[in-house]
Amino acid sequence: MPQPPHTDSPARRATPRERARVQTMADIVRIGRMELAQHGAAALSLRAVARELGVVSSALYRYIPSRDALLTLLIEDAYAEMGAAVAEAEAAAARTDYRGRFGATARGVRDWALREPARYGLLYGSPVPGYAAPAERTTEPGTRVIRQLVAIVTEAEAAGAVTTPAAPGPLSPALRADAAAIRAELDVAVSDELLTRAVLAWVALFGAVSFEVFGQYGEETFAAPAELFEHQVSMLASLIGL
Amino acid sequence: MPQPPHTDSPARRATPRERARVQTMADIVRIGRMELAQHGAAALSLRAVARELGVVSSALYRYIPSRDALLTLLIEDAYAEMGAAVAEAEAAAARTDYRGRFGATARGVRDWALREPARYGLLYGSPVPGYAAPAERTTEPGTRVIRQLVAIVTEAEAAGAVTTPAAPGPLSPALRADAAAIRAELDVAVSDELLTRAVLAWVALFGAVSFEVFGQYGEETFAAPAELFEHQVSMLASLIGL
DNA sequence: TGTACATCAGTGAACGCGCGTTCACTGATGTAC
DNA sequence: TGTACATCAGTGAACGCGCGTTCACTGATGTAC
Repeated sequence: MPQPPHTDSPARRATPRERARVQTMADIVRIGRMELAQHGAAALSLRAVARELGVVSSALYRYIPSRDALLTLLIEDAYAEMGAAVAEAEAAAARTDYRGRFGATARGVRDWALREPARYGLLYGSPVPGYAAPAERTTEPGTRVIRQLVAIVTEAEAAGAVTTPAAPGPLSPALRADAAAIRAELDVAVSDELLTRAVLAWVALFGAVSFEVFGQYGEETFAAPAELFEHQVSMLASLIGL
Repeated sequence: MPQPPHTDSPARRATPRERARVQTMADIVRIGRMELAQHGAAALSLRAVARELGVVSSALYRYIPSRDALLTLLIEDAYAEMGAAVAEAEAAAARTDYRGRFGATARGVRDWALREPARYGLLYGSPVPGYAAPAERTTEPGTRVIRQLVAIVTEAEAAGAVTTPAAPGPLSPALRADAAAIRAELDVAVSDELLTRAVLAWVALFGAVSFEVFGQYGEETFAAPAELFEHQVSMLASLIGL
């Protein structure tokens, strides 16, 4: 493995060759995004990316070691873009408007998913056959939305702004243990009950978005999908107690 | 198009050739199921099915007109099997135990999905690239679960067994119109509010199942996924008011 | 500053593979008289 | 019951396609002295 020279002096000017490499790498991801949007993850083809890039297919191997590596890159890219969009949406709400922050987060997810259905499908749809995402690179970015939700409910609880509905039953010891593990991992102080409800809101949110993006609602059943979603978000916010 | 002879006398004995055809057709679906389970929908290959069937690939065209037709067949097959499993699970609960019927339905979905992850992904995951399911053949079977849920809440409401939580806000006119259309299509008498909550429970249920089947929870986050699901189902039942 | 060498991006040919679908054919099965 | 013909399942070869990946190569760019 040849190392790039002088990595210890980051301030020096990049050579034209280095700048070209960065640019090409970015082009590959950009083209990959477009291919993904047009043909879906299972049909992602290195040769198609190379064609679009205006280069012979073998040239791509100077940049990525395999097709799977490109898929991984695109998954990271999609998580990053979606995470940024959702964080930005949430940041626009007043800090103490917890219900508003929850709604903004949910709307951020839906808006991005409708804008980028194929990339959403790559992240939240059926797994790509023959491809297993490397956990160490895709697990963390996959938790950004739930992290954001947990942050909201934690702050709301600390502020006394949560009125959790009566629980249908006590949490089992196993669930409390899981909750404790998550709390430790995310480094937050939130009650088991509220955390469990936040998780339900999280899966329900993605269920609603997936049904809409993947066409499970049927073609003409819901004439007003945006309003339906708003109402669902509203019910979920109440479920959490915001 | 040659017609099978004597279709007006259905009671006559089937010829060996006819019986062989029915058998082969069933074999094709059975093998298609296995291929689906092993390699996923996008990788479903007519040639692989033919190989497994012990026949040359072109022979399949005596039975199905194209690969897409086989996919459609397998989608119908999967919906039918899942619908049957869910209906059977629900039928085991006492008729007036509405909460139990809801839970049995939810468990039925989850159990089938975990048993048949690839086929579940075919129905509820990202769309197969290049394939569009013919609506007239896949829409109706895709509504069986929500039909069952709506039947449960309708009966519960009629029996006065529903205590709907306070709504977070009134339903918009557009949503009421959608609810009315669904009510007409399913031919049931159920309130707008309850129907809307049933739809939320429906999408939340599939959100939870999809996260578990597609691995969105992460590898080790939830040590007790079955208990988590049970608790979620319980919260959803309360959300509906059962 | 100039020169010799090393590094690297991109080429083009090739390998081996699997795919969906068409088509003329053969031989067995079924039907009409 | 026997015979002539029609129907049909399955064959095997072929078409044209696209794929991921390897490899020896060329020529431009960068680096050390």
